[in-house]
Amino acid sequence: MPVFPMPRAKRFKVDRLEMYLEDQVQGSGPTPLDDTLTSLHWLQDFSILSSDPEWPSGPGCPSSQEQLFLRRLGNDSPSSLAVGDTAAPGMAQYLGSDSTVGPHPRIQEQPIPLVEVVYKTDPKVKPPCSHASLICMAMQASKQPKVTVSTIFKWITENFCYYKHAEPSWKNSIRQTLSRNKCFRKVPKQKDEPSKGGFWQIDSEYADMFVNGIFKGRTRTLRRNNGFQGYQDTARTSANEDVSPEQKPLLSKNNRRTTRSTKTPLLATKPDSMRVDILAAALEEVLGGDCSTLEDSDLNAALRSLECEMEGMQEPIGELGRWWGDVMNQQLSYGYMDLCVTTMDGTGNVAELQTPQHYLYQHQDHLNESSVSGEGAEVKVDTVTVPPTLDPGFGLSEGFFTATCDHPPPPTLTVL
DNA sequence: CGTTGTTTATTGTTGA
DNA sequence: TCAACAATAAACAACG
Repeated sequence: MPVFPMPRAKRFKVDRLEMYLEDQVQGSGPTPLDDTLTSLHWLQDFSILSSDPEWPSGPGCPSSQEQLFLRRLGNDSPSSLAVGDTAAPGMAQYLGSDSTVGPHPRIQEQPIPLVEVVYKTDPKVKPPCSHASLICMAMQASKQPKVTVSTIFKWITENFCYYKHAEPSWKNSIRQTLSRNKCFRKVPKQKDEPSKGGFWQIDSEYADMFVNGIFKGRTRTLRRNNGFQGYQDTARTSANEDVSPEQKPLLSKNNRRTTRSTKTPLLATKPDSMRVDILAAALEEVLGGDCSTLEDSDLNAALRSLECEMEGMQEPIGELGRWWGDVMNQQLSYGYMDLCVTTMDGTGNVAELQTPQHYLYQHQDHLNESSVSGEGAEVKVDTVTVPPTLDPGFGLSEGFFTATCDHPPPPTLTVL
């Protein structure tokens, strides 16, 4: 049973609100909710979703962040207006504003500002995927059998605003990844090909290391031979201090730095939002974000995942992200929203979610109260009924997840 | 000279 | 806790 220490919850909540307000002041905050910014048409040509929604678990598999990220990429988000599609750009979005299907009466309705994560337009949001994944995506997006490094750079900067404004050292990392990772193969340039450098492509032998563009390989993917030593933890195994100067010529010769400056503060400073993504991924499955997984068994798995991830979270659910279902025109499409804060108190209140739009909660007041009292909060997912029945023919089209929905019954999620 | 590609070192993260 | 991996930084050579 996950227990969230409330003082930390309070602190987290305050931090998130400050971040939100800061973003608003700086003009980079809640992105105007128009399709140009919220939709992921930019990845329209990017086929990434597999028909198998389940990723393998364990080492060598995409992280939860990457999985969620992948889902985001794989789902068009024209319906990123969270509730009712009524807000004009710039307007605050509030959860629970749909008067037709209100939240459970025992849930206190609270306005919850929404903050979007838009990788293409927000320079502060670093995509939670590895460089190998970025390379793979760029390669797939190019639709060419081989691409140049500059093409990869161009695609990344065009599609991830973070890298457009980041220190150029990331390019070095990309090049290094290309060189070191044997999943990528260098293709010599022909004489009549003008560009500098060679081409790169995904080695067919290792193509299965990429699941929908997300690199899932780890242990067996590195060029450990061929003189490459980069991934050997020489610094730890030999502790460097114990290594003679002859054994560490670069250190002695160049007097390299001994401390590492983190120039990518985003991940370092926003771990909470990232971790919340994990929960979002689970909730997404529970509530229909990824309807392809909503069979009973998978639902249970999703719930277990949810419980598991929440147990792993030291912080409360400071922010929840999910794909909102849009049942318009019997099409399910999804847009991502980050929701600010909520958690459950330990009062035994039951929150029954009646639609995908009415999602978990609302207990900011309880959060505050608990914060004062220092009591822990417990969250228990009790019962769930399966959300929309999907046409088994739902499928993938140009990398987008669409699902026909003949009769979308209201999903219910009871939270104790 | 800028780009490309390789290599080494260091530090942070993650999973067993 | 530790090993493996990812990310970052830097140096350097080759090339156009």
